[in-house]
Amino acid sequence: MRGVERLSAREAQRRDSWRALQAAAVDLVGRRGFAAVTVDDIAAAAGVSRRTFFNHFPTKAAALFDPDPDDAARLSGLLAAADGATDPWMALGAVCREYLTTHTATLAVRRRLTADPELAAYQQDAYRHIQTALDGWVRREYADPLAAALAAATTGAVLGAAFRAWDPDDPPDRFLDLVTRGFTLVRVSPGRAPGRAPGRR
Amino acid sequence: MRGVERLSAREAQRRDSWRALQAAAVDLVGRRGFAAVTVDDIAAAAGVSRRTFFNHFPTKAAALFDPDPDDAARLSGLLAAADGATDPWMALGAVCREYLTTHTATLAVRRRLTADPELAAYQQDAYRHIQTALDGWVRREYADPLAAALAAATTGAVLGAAFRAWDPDDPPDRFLDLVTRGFTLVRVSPGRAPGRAPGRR
DNA sequence: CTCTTCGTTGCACTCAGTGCAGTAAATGAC
DNA sequence: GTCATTTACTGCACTGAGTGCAACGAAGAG
Repeated sequence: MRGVERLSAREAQRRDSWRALQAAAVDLVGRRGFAAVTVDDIAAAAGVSRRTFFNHFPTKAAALFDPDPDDAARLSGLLAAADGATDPWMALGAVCREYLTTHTATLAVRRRLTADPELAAYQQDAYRHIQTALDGWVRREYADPLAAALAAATTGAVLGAAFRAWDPDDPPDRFLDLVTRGFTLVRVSPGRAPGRAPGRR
Repeated sequence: MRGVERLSAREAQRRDSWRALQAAAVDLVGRRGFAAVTVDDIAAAAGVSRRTFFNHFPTKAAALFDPDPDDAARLSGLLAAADGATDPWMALGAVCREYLTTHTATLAVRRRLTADPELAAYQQDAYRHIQTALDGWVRREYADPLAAALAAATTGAVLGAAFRAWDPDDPPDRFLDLVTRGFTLVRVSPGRAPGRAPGRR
């Protein structure tokens, strides 16, 4: 925790560029819209070269949505802590809520970004890192492969629906409420393991 | 049905180009992979110009997944026939199964396409037309807006999970079975209309 | 036959994304 | 301290997706 860990000058440099680029991207796209901002604009606003942008982000959309490495590690940690849950679906809901509570500051900005219809298309691609983390966990927790795939995909569906249903003018807590309601309105049963004992793990 | 309707020479011309392009796209990408095929390749294989490609499809991925207009109309018809269902979620499942039964011929090809990890990213974008059709229906059938958004998003999640869980070497019926199982493993409750009478419509 | 419509085409352009070579500064070994 | 190595950044050239525009020619309407 407080993972400041004394970073070397190089690490600090790299992190500064990363943050400057993401900040510039969010700012510019928030004001002009996704299509009206070029990678050159973002790089210039961040004070780095165009090539450096692609050293940090694989795509333009990634600059908007890629998680701070600390956050990514935190999600993995939360999921690991939920290993062996008796009710994996509700455990997923709890992990998501917990993960999102620390993001309330950026939620409104990103929600407004997705109001742009052209940007909505990038959401899927954008939150891939969450999907990836979920995929691994869910494969361990659900014996039934179809149920596992369903749980991961449905989690993404619930988060996306709650996100879109949320009015960014409302406080972020409302969004968390929607997530909670979503996880109760939708229910993924654990299924039955084709070759294993049903019910128990 | 048999909607041949005697098309004019122009309509026939346009439809021929459309089909030639989609056939060429599926064929080439199936053999070489998505990234190794350019729009020029597809246009050349279809015997039309590169510019004509973009007159028919907005993106390269669209050439692979955009539905034949007849199919799109059929989906709308199926949904309209399900208006006023007492159990909207199960009605959605039935519509999806019914819609997919006529696509068994192309299912295996498309499933193999998505095995390519770079192509999986395009799936979301690719099946947008289904999402769009669902969005409208679901907004009419679910009084609770969150439940409506959840139903549409979750339907996509179920179809996607079943599709990925399906082994394309197995007969297409197995895929339909997975869809059926998916719609029972996952359950979206109709929720409660914030301002209306609960339960009844 | 004449005028309009429209599918198609070629051309020029912007921009996303990649490969490669080079610079300069931070790092580590001695 | 010096020297070799690493590495963040940079510039340049290139491929390919997607768009705007003007033009050609055949189909359709009168």
